[in-house]
Amino acid sequence: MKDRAVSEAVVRRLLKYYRVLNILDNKGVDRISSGQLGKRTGFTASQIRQDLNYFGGFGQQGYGYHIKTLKNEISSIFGLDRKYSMVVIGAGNIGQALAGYPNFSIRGFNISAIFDNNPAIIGKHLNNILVRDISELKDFAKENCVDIGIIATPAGTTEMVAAQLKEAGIKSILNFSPYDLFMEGIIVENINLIDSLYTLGFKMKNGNRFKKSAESEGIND
Amino acid sequence: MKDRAVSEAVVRRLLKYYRVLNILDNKGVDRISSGQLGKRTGFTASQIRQDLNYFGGFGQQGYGYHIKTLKNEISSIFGLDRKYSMVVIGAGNIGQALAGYPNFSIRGFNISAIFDNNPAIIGKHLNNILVRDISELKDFAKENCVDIGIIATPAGTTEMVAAQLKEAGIKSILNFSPYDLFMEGIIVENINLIDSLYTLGFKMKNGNRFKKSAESEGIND
DNA sequence: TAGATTGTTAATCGATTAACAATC
DNA sequence: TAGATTGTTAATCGATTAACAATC
Repeated sequence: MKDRAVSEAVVRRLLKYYRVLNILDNKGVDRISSGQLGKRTGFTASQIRQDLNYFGGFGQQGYGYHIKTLKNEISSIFGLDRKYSMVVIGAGNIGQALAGYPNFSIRGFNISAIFDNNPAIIGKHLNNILVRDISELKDFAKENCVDIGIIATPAGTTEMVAAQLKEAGIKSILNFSPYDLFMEGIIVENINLIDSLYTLGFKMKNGNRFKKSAESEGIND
Repeated sequence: MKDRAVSEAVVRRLLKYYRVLNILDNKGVDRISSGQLGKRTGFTASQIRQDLNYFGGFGQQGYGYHIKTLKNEISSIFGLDRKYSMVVIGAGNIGQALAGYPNFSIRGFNISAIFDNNPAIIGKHLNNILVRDISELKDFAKENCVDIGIIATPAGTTEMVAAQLKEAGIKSILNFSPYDLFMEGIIVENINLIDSLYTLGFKMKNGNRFKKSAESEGIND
């Protein structure tokens, strides 16, 4: 039951469950059944039970799931019960936007520094975060136990920047360049905005041919 | 063979094929087999032939695929042989970054206006794009045949903004808020940065348990 | 022609759904 | 206890891979 490998799909669904659990918990709701959670998220009750049982039996027959408990279990599975230190590489448009984006630090993902190679901006602050010289990356990462590097540099620099992040001992990368990055020995999430626009283009032209995935009755409120 | 519904996975793979084809075309390469394309993208030759045959028989036995032809076919499938007009809602950090992001307009996705409700910023220009009052959205969208609305507003406004975009006759939405949007009658792509960070968290903690998907030997250069 | 490689059908694999005994 | 709902196994469905005749 436990310790089986899980797919990307399972991970994404767990995050949806987690979001619903938080909303309900904030509303003071105590318990939920897989059926109710299914209605909220658009997945089947059966799939939800399967997903949760990759990690453990968090429910109780006849009762369902205790929301606070399940929330904490998922939180712990994802490692959300701690803080993460991040650095942004590239103090351009995207780097600046991320520095000012409040939703990261709220959730414990803090940007501790921004790095660039442009002397005109090095030494300045963006939203109280110092812009440092890229040459200081390695020392800074070691001293500050940086977990995540965010790549927000112009096209053509991605591989080189990724190599520097790996060299600095950073464990994972959030990559915003429209270049699909794969690198041995470091975890990568690619956020490819161009692909997202192209996908919209596809759906606008081929809407009818597209296999819809689960749609909830609204998991937010 | 044709007209079958395709899954999100197929769409994402087609985009990878398209990227490789562009690179090879720029290098002056004429033809490629499904086997070679497989090596470049990390998918099996069989899967590539299956994917392409959802849309038509673009290859030739004994030869493979003519790169320019296949590139144009995919381009046409995705509707990339035309320009798109986009508006950004929200002139905050993300909105500003998008306005200055060169990779959209290069590929024919142009931001024609930014909308906000803050009088302090309405009337200003961001990267030569005028910030307009949100109340002008509907008229502007109709007059300028806006295709895509990008939501870059603070948390809590997403549903309302999406409704306004739909009301303005806009066909699709790129949503940057950490709120999963579903809305009848309008196409939505959610870019959930929080989910991406959480997924990194999961992989850092459970790396070994994660089912890896196809990794190429490097599709870029 | 012979070799290569497609398009397509059949086989396999994995993921989702259904069923149900266990039990709170 | 009776009803509800889990955890888990079995059945189904869909997607990926393999095989191969067609043919350039």
